[in-house]
Amino acid sequence: MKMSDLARIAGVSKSTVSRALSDSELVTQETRDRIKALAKEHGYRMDARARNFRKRETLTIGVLVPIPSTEQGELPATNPFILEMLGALADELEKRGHELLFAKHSNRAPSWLREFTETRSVDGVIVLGQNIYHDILNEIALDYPNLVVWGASLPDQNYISVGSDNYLGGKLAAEHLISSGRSHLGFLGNTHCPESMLRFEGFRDTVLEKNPEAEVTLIDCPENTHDGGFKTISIFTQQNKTIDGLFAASDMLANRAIQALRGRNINVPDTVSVVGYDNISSSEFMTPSLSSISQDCKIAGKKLVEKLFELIERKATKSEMIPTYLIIRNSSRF
Amino acid sequence: MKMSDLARIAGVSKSTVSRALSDSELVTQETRDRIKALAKEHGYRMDARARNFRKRETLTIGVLVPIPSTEQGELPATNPFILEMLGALADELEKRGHELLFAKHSNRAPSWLREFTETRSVDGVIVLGQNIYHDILNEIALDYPNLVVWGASLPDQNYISVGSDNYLGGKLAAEHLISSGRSHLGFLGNTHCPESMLRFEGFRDTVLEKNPEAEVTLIDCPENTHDGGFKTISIFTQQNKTIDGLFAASDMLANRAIQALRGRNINVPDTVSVVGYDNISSSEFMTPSLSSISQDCKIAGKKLVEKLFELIERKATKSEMIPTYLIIRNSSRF
DNA sequence: TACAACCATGCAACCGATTGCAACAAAAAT
DNA sequence: ATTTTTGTTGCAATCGGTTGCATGGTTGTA
Repeated sequence: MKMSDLARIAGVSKSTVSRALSDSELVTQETRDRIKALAKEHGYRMDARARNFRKRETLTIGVLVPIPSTEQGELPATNPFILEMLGALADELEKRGHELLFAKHSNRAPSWLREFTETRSVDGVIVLGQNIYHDILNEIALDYPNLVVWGASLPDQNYISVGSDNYLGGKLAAEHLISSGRSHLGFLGNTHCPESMLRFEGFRDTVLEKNPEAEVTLIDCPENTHDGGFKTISIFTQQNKTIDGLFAASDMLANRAIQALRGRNINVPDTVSVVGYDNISSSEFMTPSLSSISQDCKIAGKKLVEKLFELIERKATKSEMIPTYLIIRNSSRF
Repeated sequence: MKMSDLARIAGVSKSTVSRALSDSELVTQETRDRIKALAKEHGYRMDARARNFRKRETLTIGVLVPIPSTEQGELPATNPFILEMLGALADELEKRGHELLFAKHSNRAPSWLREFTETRSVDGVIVLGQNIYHDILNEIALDYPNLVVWGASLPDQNYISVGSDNYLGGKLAAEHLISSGRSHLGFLGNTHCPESMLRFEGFRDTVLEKNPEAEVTLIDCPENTHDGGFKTISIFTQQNKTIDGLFAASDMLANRAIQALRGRNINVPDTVSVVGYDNISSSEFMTPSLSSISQDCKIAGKKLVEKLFELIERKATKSEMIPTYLIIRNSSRF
């Protein structure tokens, strides 16, 4: 059943059917209603492929998610924050009548992004986490306008980004730990990731500003996997390095770090206070409940989609940071 | 830059370009190489929309995920298992050159699935979790063949499903708890969800078979949210009902249940042994580490995609259960 | 040399919708 | 009564590839 069939049934041309179904003012309200009724009655559904082709759009937004491949036999870092964000994005896109094409970083090609942008199979792209791809994104943004990125706002960036205020997040964590009387502090995160580094800088700067005698150790965690945080902290404590406060670049890492500390009989929060980042919904239910820097993914999703559509409609936009605040729970209660 | 442009540059017709780019035997190897080189040189990318339209396919599979909407202001149940599965599906689909269209249950319409199937915007659909939609799925399967479902295998179903052996999972949990000397047992899960119910049945049947004097209480948890498990168990214990073993329909629920028990100073595993379901990758790192029924989502993803393509290619297939086994960790160690 | 067989390529129709423009009818203005 | 205006509808081109069939050139065989 195609549009011309429906047109024959209705006794009009397919132009009229097309216009009626898209609520064009050019067609009488009466005719519109009649044709819509016939469409429903005969179960007509427009072929999305044909429509997309002719209108030169897809009503689809690509969302690129940094889940490592499961191929290497290693556990993927299924950061729940990503899934929460994905849900929020799906809600926002649905409001605008767009679909969500899910893609993950793959080992297929270094040019994953080009796949989408150049084959015109999506109308725009949202990248969740600039990760280590800042340079690639910057280059692509030069000739592909419809791109927004969840992540840090960097000085030299050509693309629009939305993210929490990573530096402020670090600052808040620092103020909290320092005012809890902690002075031997550690930061756990991936130093190759700009978001992490900004969090670290805000943390370090504030710690040293509030208490010049405090120490800040940067604990690099190159693998962003489940094991990563656990192993890194295990090794760290094995080396008899001691800390009394830890700020982790994600709640997932914080959680693993706490497990590792517990494994060495180090009490949290008494011996080491821990603060995470993301405020994933399970943080509240961890043992101990996890203090965290909150970045609301409903707001984030809304902003990301809003800005992407501004770009698609060729309106002016700029990068933005969403509210960032500390939530204190038991892992840093004193 | 379109195909006819490239054809002009190469001095051939667009038919030849089309055939060359799709590695058709009808074109000399030499010409093929030459055209491919020119395509790369001039940065030609085929318009996916035009191709999809003409070939009457989309190279896209819709994956329908049961994440509740975030609109009601309530925290969504971001079951990490879903994200792990999504990653696995993306890997498998990528191998077959297909994209993954992500969709979540929405409040938009009760007819979410028809959207996909009837507009021909995907080549097939994978539904993650039949949930409470068994009847709808059964009806849709009658006229839409390319549908596979992750979930329970039910006697009257028209659609192909892949899932763990839910009854066996329940049985394994029961055997384990009974042999640990537990006899006042609870099952925590949503009674409207067929998967949960099969787990419960396997659990109950086995408990009563092994120890006719044991008790099994079905604790219904209608909301599959973060709070759901917590509240349900809190209320349950408040009513002075006592159990010494708990089997939860998901690791997420088990985790929340443990928090609730802990909130009432009930020790896990000493006073109550707990077993979950899914073996999500964080179970290993919970406090205490969580015993769980494992269903490998890499295998699951592979099977789901395999069967979906068999359907698409009109080959015979049937539903299948994947290996299901118990992993014992500290939450039920005695 | 003539004819068949084969191979590589081009022509043109086609997929199913959208849309600029023209055509026509009815209503309004002259 | 004629012209202008207004409002609906249809015609036909178009989007960018794919593919059945025809064509023309080359090689092999009689």
